[in-house]
Amino acid sequence: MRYSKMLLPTLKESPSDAEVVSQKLMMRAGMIRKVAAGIYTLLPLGLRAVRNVERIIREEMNRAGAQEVSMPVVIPAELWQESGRWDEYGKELLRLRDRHDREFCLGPTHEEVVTDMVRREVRSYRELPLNLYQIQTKFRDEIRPRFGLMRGREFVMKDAYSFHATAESLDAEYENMYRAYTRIFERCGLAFRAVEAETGAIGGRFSHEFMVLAESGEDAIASCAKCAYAANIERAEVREPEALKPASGQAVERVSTPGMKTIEEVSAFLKTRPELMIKTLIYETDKGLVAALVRGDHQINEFKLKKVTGAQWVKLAEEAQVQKATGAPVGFAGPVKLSIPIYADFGVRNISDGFTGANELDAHLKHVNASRDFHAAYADLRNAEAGDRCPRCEGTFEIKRGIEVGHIFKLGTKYSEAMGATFLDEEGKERVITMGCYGIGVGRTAAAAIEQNHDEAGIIWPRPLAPFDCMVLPVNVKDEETRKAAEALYDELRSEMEVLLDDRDERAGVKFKDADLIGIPVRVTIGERNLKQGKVEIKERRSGDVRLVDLKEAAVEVKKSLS
RNA sequence: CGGGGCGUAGCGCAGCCUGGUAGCGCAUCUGCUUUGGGAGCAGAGGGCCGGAGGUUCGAAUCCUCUCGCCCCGACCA
Repeated sequence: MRYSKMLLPTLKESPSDAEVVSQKLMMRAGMIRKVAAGIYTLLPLGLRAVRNVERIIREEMNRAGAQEVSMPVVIPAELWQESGRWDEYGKELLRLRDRHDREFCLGPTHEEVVTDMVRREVRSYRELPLNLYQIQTKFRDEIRPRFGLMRGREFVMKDAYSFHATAESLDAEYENMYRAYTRIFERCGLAFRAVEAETGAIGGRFSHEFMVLAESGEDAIASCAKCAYAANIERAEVREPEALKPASGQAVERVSTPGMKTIEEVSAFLKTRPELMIKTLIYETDKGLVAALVRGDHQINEFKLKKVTGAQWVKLAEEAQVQKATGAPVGFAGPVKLSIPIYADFGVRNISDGFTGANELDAHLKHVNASRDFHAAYADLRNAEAGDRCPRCEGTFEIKRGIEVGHIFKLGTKYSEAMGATFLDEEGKERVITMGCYGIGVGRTAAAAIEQNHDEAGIIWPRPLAPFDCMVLPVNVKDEETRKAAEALYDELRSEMEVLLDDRDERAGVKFKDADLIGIPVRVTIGERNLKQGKVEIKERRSGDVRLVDLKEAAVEVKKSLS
């Protein structure tokens, strides 16, 4: 490709609304342009990178035995009504009507469509297992789209759905997909971890998220420094702490704490530490109000709370309900003499001579001991933190941030049952198909690659994703010798790789800056001075290494740099 | 959905408080000079100041409504 013919509008400054590096660099490198909130156009350079991600995904999915299909973006409401999600999914589902006033939605995911197809076409266990995937545009009307391609409303996703006669078959396919995903992200040149994740209401023993490690990641993951255990912080198991420390035996005492509501205020006022405070949160659930206790320096985890209480949903109680349950305004709740069910994190059991709210305005209690002064059901209720002990070994947790680029999980029979997707087994008995589903955010993967591979000057593409493998940069196209050498090298390389020839009549500095910005792995610079010696310069974007080689050897040297 | 902020040339911004008919840098176009890390000089083009309504002799500027965008939170699994 000739730079002079390419729509590649680079920017010196990043747009003011760009927040994360990948978004800034994709804008500046002329890869994407925003059309509306969370909706982008991919320009030629951006599309090339995204196509590379897609190519790798296709190759590995096909290799893993999956078959590509293409399902519609516009989906009739009936299918979603059948699965029950038309009412459940909420406002993220963009709904629309056609000219006959029939209802449709833009597909945010395709379980319904694929299940509908399979129930029509698959009759026998002989046709199973089956894994169907597509790479296609999805729409989710996110409340707050941000970070460019990382969290758009319209985005390209690879979604795969597998269908099985037995749970064992699903397990095998899950493993198969796990390996395929590992290969995909390895080939993309990404540093990632597969972590255990929440499955939500969907079931299955566990699911795995594939996280690209990056500061800007929206998810926090806890990983063991010693063993392979890694989990989304929402799910990471926190071990029950060791033996209790002996209590002083002093009786509970009421202390006045006028206007002190937060852990920070109270602990400062009472000259103690947050670790010695029992944070008491009142939650409203479908089973009534409950109290949840965690140590003052810990964070409650609502997923864990939900699981422990067996509730369908939990949410922090309103002011009035707190007043009703505790007899005090928010900020003075405590477990002592509380009449609603109490769930406490293991860490609370460890507190002796602790501090907590007195269920009375402007008052707290001290010398509180869990075992003596109140009764609670103990469980793992908090978010994991750095330094927590690993549940699997003697190591401790590190907390890292990650970008979720892939997610695999076992669906079970949620959709097949609701929609009547069945097959006949060996005995001619009708049974419900068991399903798995496997997603990859395509644009997000490209963005994540930039988050992980850039420097001050711009993008540093991992070679497999690079829009071009090599860039040929004649310093001065008006110089006949330079131009001829560049054209010749361009033609030679072009038969073997994707080459960008910067044939623009621009100053050298401009061309160098653009080259660094768009981050092509190898750059061949052809200038008059070196050319007189029969030499050209090869620069590797990642290492910055520069070497002079014979013009005749240039093509070979480029390939050497790329290998 | 709650709170905050911003819409002025392709991009980044000033002007608004204190009304007088729009400006800076970058980009674009022309010419000359320059040519290995975002050149210099000279000249040029480009804006219904997000939209509608109001106040006023006069509105980018003040008021009301509206649309869009951004940030924080809640939401989402």
